[in-house]
Amino acid sequence: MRERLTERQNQVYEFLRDYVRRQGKPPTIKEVGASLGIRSTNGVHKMLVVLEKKGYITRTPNEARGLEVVDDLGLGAEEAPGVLMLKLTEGVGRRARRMTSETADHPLPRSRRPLVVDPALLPDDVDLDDCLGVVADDDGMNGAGLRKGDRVVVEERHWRDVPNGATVAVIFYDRIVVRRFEFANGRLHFRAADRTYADEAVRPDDPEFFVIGRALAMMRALT
Amino acid sequence: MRERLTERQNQVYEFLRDYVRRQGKPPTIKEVGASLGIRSTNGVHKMLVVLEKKGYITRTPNEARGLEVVDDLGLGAEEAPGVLMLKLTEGVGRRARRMTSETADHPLPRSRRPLVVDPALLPDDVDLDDCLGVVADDDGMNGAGLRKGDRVVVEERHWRDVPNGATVAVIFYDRIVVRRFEFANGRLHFRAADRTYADEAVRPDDPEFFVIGRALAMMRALT
DNA sequence: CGAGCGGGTGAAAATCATTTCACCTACCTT
DNA sequence: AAGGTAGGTGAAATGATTTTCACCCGCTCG
Repeated sequence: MRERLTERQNQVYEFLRDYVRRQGKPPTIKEVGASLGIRSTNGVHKMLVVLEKKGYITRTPNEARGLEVVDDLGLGAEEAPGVLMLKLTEGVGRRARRMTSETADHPLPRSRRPLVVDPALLPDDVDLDDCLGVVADDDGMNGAGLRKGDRVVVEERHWRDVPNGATVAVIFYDRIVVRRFEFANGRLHFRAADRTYADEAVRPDDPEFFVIGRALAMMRALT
Repeated sequence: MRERLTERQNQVYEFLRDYVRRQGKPPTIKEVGASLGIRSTNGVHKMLVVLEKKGYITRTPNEARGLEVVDDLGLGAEEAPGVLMLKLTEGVGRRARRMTSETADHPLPRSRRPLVVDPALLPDDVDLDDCLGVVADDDGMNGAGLRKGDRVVVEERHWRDVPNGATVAVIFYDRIVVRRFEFANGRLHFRAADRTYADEAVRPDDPEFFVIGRALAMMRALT
């Protein structure tokens, strides 16, 4: 087992991994610094030295972008650079739902079926590791061009971290739906984009509602 | 179709592709030269300029290893089992040109990147080699949950092979749009799913209309 | 033939990137 | 209180890389 990383070190590590996945090549020291708010190249440099010593990356001295993220062979998603493969969750069973609402920060049950996603569809600031795929269970966002059965890429987030006005995937009773989110007056508001669906306003602790996270992208088979 | 490469240029191109696949990052100019027996960095440099002009790579000025191979996944090349990578056509006759943006967060232009598609979204009977990606240029199918800017996977077909009632991608004058297709009375009928867009009925030989093929799937970044 | 193109050489200019040096500031711990 | 560790700042040194400049060769083609 590799030596544990500190919080900050992990931020650097995650940035590296993410950058490589997105750009297909390692970042320069300056780019790392710019992204993490480290103004001195030396600050980054020392961080990299530590990461190397702890075995998370390998470096080639005096080489531009001379670093490589060591594969963590853990959670096995086999993916080519530029391709994101997500676990796809279809529907929520009663059992699973109880689990999630009881322990709010437990991950959702994930099926084996992967969803292949183009990372270029996602914003640059999302953590690819926090993403999962779900299937919209109703037509509540018809007005926004999102229909029942559409696959939706979701970035898992606590509702507190979701900005007002964002589009979110939510567990409503026993189904996963997409809504526009707003937090006001101590309540979570979920607004549909279709008149035939009622808006909802619930207390944060309502066990029948659970915000999975931001909806980032969607895809659908036509016909 | 990209301009043809000379023998030598192709050697360079193949080296680049190979290097990226193996090393996970682009080579430096010197490395290219060393491998192909070109002693002057300038020799390589000029070669790269040509490759860029012909559309085989993209380069970022003054950046170490600042090049990206534009994969020639002819139509429908599969990068990995279960992953379909398509050429993405954005607009017709329009040339997406150099973006001046130099954000530290994402220094690379990704305009030429291919579209990654989950083949599970497509019907089983389509020939993946006939597929390509386009971007819908208007909101004519809003009523069907398909909006302007959505990426659409199209199976290339002659209109004669498209069944009535199918959803197709069509070139309308200078834009690519999606419509419902029907052939009747010697005319091609294109029906929008939005009241504000007029239906069209044209003769098969009308040069302003060209059926690309069946629209099979779509995907969209949510806000 | 002379012009243009594909491919090169070599070396010098400009950048860009990595390293190193000297110090600094919180913490935490003995 | 003293010392270590994590995480920094800034500037300067040293390489690495990309660009530009000047010029060369063989080939094809009007």
